[in-house]
Amino acid sequence: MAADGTEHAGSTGDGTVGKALDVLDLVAQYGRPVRFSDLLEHRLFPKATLYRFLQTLTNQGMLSHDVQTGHYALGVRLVRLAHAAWAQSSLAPIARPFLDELAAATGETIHLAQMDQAQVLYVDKRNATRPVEMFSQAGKVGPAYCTGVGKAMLAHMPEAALERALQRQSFHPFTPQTLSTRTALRAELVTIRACGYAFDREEHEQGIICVAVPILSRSGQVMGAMSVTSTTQRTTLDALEQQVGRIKDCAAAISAAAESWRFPEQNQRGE
Amino acid sequence: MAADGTEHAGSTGDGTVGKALDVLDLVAQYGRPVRFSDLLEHRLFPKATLYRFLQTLTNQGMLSHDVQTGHYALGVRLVRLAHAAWAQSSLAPIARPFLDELAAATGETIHLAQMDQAQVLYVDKRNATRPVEMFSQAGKVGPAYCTGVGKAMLAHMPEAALERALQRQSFHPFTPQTLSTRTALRAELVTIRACGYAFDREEHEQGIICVAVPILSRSGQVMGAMSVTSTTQRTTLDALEQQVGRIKDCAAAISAAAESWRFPEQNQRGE
DNA sequence: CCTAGTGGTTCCATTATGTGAAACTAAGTC
DNA sequence: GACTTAGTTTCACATAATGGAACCACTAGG
Repeated sequence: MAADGTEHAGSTGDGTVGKALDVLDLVAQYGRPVRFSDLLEHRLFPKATLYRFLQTLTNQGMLSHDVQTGHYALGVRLVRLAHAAWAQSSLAPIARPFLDELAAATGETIHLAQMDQAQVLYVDKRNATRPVEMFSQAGKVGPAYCTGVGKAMLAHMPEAALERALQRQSFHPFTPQTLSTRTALRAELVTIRACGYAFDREEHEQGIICVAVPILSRSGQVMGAMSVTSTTQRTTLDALEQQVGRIKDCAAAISAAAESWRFPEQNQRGE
Repeated sequence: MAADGTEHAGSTGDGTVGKALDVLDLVAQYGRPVRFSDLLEHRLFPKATLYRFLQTLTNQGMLSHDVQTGHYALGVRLVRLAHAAWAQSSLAPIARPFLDELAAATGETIHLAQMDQAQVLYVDKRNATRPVEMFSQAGKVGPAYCTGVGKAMLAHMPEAALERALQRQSFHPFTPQTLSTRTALRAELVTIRACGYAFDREEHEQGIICVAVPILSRSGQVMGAMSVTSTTQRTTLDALEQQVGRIKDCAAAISAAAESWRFPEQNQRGE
């Protein structure tokens, strides 16, 4: 699972396969179907090469190609694969009952997230009874340095992985409250590590606050994080802090469930 | 979009990329993390080759590798990609409001599906009582020859693509009502094509019935299908048939929305 | 302590594969 | 009818994939 140091070059890394996947990412980047020449403009590959990749990927069902308009889009095969990925690799299916319970208990929005390429990937979500429209859904990604779940995970990562992850944060100041320097973030991570939970003080979106806790394996590895999110109109950080105990319990329960799921019947050996 | 004849060899097709994706599929096949030697047993590739693929894919975040146990699983990068795929390539985001409306009006379960490799891929669902949960349901695949949506789509495919798709149906008799021969199915497809909607008469699951209509582009291409599903205890085929008009309207509305979506206003770059 | 067996990783000569400049075709412009 | 623009095909060349075999790290069993 290695929720921490997932390497993955990003820029053209290993071999032909890596390049092909870069093309896939490129298509994903656009939120809409793209033309050949749109992709070509990125100067990632010469014409012929790009063309061949698009053909191969289309052939494989990873892309779809509308012959009418000549547009390429991500293929449905990905949806199928992702369903399997979601089911077998993410915490979501394990965490589901616990999230349900927490959602019912708190009545707020719950997020479950994991790290992916130094970003936060939301893998599940429970809507508040009074739903709030906001940036998140399963599969969506968000920044790590200015979200509760992101900071909770960063705070509990080993130094090497953390450094690599920090390198890749944009520190874009979404709001006046956004921590926009490496040092400011590092300082807060120390506090978070100490107390075991993280706040989002409207750092990503004005009016949106949350409290998040990491989900750690028995060996202390970061597996993911979960948060209870609300708005400044509805509640306060102090009120959210009250919930921390309950949330931590929930995280612990998920961790335990994950642990036993990973070693179904093996004799467990302490490190 | 070519919702019909999505080729995609399945067995090792084009180049290195195709092979790598086969490995991915292989991992997906197991519902659980797998060891190197499990995969090796399939004799798809020699040891060294498989090893290299696994390394590359892990590197790329398409697989995750638990160093403790040596298990491989599908990587979270897939979930991210799929989110994009779901959003940009499936009918789901376009159809969403229409499905909501239909769900409210009928009070029954609604499915939205597309073809993927001669199988039915569910891309969205409305559960009368419960709210939507994305990947938990969306992303599942099912057989084409014995589901309402499957038959609705098959019935409206061009002959060449249909033949190819039929070739790949298993015709496993799930229930006594399952159409279990090519000819029986072909006969029904003619009827379906004529009237524009398809029934599932407990052909896939005992007690589960549905009525489905295809979603066709203006040019008559199959883009997907949708169905209203219920149980024999709750309703009858005749009662479902009453709804056909409404469902067809809904399908037409989705088609129209999709059409205008495909030729969007240019120039808008996210992030 | 040695030997055999299992499961995973690395080497490296061979050659298949991918590469990309350039030529080509098909549609639009002006 | 000359002139872009957008996509497709070719082909000599070199890179990158291949896979048999050797190699390690363990574990078991004699």
